[in-house]
Amino acid sequence: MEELTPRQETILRLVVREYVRSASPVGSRALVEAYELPVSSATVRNDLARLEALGYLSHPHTSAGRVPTLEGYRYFVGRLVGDVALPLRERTTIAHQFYQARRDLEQWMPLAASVLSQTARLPAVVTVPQAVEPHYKHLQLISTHGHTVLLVLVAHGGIVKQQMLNLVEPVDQEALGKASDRLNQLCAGLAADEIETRADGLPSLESDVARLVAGILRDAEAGMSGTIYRDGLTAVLQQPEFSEGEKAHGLMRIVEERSLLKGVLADALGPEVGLVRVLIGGEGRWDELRACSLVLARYGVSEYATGALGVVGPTRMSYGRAISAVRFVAGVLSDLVYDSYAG
Amino acid sequence: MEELTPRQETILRLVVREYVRSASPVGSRALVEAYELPVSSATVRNDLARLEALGYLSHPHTSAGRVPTLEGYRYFVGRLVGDVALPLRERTTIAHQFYQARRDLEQWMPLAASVLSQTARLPAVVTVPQAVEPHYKHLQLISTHGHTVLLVLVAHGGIVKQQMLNLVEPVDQEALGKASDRLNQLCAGLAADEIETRADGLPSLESDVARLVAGILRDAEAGMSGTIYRDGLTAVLQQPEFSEGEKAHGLMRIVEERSLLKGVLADALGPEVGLVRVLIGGEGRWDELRACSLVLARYGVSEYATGALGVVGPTRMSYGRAISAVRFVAGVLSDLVYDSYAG
DNA sequence: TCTTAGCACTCTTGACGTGAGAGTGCTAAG
DNA sequence: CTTAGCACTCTCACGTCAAGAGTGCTAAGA
Repeated sequence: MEELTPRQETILRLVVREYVRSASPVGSRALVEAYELPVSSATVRNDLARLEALGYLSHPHTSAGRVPTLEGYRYFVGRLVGDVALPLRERTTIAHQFYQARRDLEQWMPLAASVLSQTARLPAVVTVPQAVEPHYKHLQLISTHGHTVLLVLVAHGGIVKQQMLNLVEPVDQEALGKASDRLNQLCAGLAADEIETRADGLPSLESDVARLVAGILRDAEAGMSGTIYRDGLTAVLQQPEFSEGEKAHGLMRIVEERSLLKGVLADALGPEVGLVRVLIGGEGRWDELRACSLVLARYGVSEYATGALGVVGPTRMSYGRAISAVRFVAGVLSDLVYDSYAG
Repeated sequence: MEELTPRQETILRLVVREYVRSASPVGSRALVEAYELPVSSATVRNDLARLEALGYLSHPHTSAGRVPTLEGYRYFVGRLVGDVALPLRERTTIAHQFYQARRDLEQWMPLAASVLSQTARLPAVVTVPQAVEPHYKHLQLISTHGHTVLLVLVAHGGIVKQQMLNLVEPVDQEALGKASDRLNQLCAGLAADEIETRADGLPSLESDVARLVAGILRDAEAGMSGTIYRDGLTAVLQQPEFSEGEKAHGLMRIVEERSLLKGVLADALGPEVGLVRVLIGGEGRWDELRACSLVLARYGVSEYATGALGVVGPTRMSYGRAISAVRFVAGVLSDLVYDSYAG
């Protein structure tokens, strides 16, 4: 495949930009007029035909303008989006919002989703950071009533997990406290496997709790467990491509269906942090995403804990804005995770 | 306003049922044929005209069938929906799902939302139970690194809150443990106000933490803080009324916009548990809900902690199914809350 | 008094045809 | 390589028209 001439690249860029703006096929004359190109519409037509032959543009029908193909968007994203940074104003606003929130994952996650969706003007998803290999830090058993006990487990990096459990016979708070203390001494800093090995030698209560703790730590590791925060789902419903409802349904399904989303995130993102990945039209791997694009990134600290975040939208989206929003919010969250996990 | 004759009630019920099923205005002949009424279409027409005069039905245009008005739906819900219980099969499936889940709010809430939306076949929302007046139960301060400390607070009823905090100067784990112990002795069973009063006499670290704890307890009480779980947003997008996108946007906004939803829940539901409330077309109080209906209930234990749950849909929804689904899931959650909070 | 058959009337809906407009591709000249 | 000109194609908006659905009314029957 031959190179594009600089003018052809410009034209491709302008077609994408104009189509993203107007949502209707863009013609040669409109292009020349809107961007005051120094060539005539006939010249543009030749280039458009060339771009179409190369598979970057397509024709809804004979007498309509051009529309970018998936390949066209990919070329655009790969070589033509300028590396737009978020305006300083937006950056400080975002930073300020995080600064004001309580220092707590449960505050940060929905805030991140909200900020991301508002900045990108698209539906956003954020997953909770998952420890790469969570380690035991602290355990507390708290008697609530009768046989019921509340278990609160703190893992390294500030992950807090809680669970109710029923004992076969009541145990008083003092005994629970002793059991907690012993496990805390015995298991500090260990991962799930090691805790399980040591569980065997312990008295019944402690052994049960230890096994439970190992299970919780393993769950936390599995990655399939983390909550997903979403926001801005409505942001996209006014878009003309979703006027029919059928397409809207497709996009919503992606955002809503946990397993699908988890699968895509796991497949598309490697372990490295900070790299923004753009999936256009499912990339042939996901049929459900054929009409959508995703802009994703992993955030966090590679060796300790990472999560994923991103926006979902129609293929006709403002990739520049989406990419810079995702990159910036991922950076902010990475900093927050770093602060929490450094210990 | 006069009474409806029994036949008029039947006809109103059938119009609602048929319109909910077919989504298009229902005419006299169709009604007679579909339900094999023992009267002629002309008779039905007379009754339809009467129902229209009373404001229960309306006419999109001269030669179309009838459509229920908001008043019509209200009459239907108030007097004509049979008290349909969920089939045993569905009830056991639901109970089983809750039984299988881990005993933990973070598992129950999304499960409840998912189950509710699947049972009612509508978007569902569930709020976390909020303690009526949360009481201090247990505190743990855990050093992570340097100046940063993780605070884990357990309130009565199994509510666990966590927060990071920065100290002006580093404090080692031992000192943190001592501070936790002292506060645990001093504050056990107290509410926010009392904790704050006692904070004054304490050394700096403990005093600061106590004040923070009071703040967290107050936040937990405020009701505006609780997370909202949602599910099944896409369930409704195929419905013909949302083919245009504009209406879909309205409904989605209700489900997504925290403050709006919180406001409606707070206004519409009293403190009592278990009563199912049906809001049709915003009831004149909420303009945003003009095209929607909500079926809501409060669950939990009145004196200890309650949350809200419900489904949102177009006014043309299956109220019978929605009401029984909401009632049943509210019951299940109430039981779970009762088990957790009894201590 | 209530019910019903019959009928005229109204309004929507889809099909069809038409003209304007937009945009293309091609050709030939600069 | 660029550009003006032109024929060609296709959509879209508009108007017309007939079919169909459903109503309201009237008058007769139970």
